[in-house]
Amino acid sequence: MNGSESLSSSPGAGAPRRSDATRGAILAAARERFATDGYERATIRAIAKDANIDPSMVMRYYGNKEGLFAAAVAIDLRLPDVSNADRRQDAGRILVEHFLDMWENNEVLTALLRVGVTNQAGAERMQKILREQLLPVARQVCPDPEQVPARAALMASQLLGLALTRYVLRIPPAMGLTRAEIVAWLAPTIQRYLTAPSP
Amino acid sequence: MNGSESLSSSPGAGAPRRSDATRGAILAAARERFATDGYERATIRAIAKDANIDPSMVMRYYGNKEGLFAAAVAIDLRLPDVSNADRRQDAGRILVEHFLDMWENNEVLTALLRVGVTNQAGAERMQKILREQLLPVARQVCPDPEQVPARAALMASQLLGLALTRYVLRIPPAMGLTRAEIVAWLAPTIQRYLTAPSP
DNA sequence: CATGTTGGCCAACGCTTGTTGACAAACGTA
DNA sequence: TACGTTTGTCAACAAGCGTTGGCCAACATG
Repeated sequence: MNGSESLSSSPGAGAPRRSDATRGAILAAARERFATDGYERATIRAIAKDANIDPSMVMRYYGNKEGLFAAAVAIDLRLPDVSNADRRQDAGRILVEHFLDMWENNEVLTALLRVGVTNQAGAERMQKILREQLLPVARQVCPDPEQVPARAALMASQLLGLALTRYVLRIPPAMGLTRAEIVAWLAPTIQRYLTAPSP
Repeated sequence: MNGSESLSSSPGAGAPRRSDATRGAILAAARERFATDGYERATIRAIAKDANIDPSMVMRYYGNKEGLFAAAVAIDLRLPDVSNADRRQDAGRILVEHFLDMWENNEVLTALLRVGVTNQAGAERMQKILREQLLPVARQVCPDPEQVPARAALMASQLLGLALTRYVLRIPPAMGLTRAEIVAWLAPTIQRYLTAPSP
């Protein structure tokens, strides 16, 4: 249910082309296929068919399959700022709620996780996103800079684990949890991983 | 059709066959390939090459690729009993330590997770294992039977999340955590998911 | 209008995949 | 020894893959 493209977002996006609609259709179809099928089973032919164009168009606009994937999974997590004192003690809840919003409205994340598990390039892209976007958040909250990577990794393990069981493996009891339950259970965990004294 | 007892080490296995060595080599190669490559990229040809036999042997002994996968990922988590009172309050630590032992010595688990993410049959097998093996453990510890599935799902989200970041995605800071650190951080989380009053 | 550029389809290529069937050697047994 | 079964190799199949290049219509510009 997401129509937002990354076109208008980047400044100096260049002159609009007549083929922008097609390019967008390809990206949308690619995101959906990568999210549901993973890298290998999301074939260019299937993506092209979804976008109602010829497979060769994909090659023309994105070079090859890897290029298409790279273009399809560019994402900004838009993680909230939790640096000031009163939000810092609420960081766990704020981050869990934000993650739920993100995962439920953006299939790029599912695509990224699904591909990252079986594809080296996907795994590296995932690492990059975590390093550039999640790590700074941990740095805002965590007192000792030396512990930031470890604490960010712990946070990632719980948040990605939830996404894995709920949105990828689709384990029934994980899908049955309500949003409120997830926040109530996970927020203290994240809060502890970020701010509790090292055990 | 043959009788289909699979492993020689299994008690009460059928008559030992001359081909048991080959069957074992195929299974070992399959486990390794599935664990590192996932379902689609683990080709029968590559597995056969690793096992030093012809691809057609794989078909003869395991029917097709799905049958091979099913045979390769049969696993017993051997989860410890935590039902008696004094172990119940230590369940978090005991389970985390057991999971680390399992993941570090058994590539079947990595194969299972990697395949479960992109393959429907793999995901269902994973669900079955969690339902039949992890759920009973939660039942031993958790007071209210009605909350057992939810609490087991929470436990699975944290344990699988750790495995995902550490053994599958291989995120550096997650790999850098020592065993002691992981136990110290995760044991209280698991303990809380299992025994804390519903928040 | 003439011309160059862009968007799109089509047919094909080289390759890899899972899978099959024919056939030869090794073996157990009568 | 003779014979049926098991274990293994080899060559091939049909299907699907990513990818390429040729061709034509639609557009933009002089």
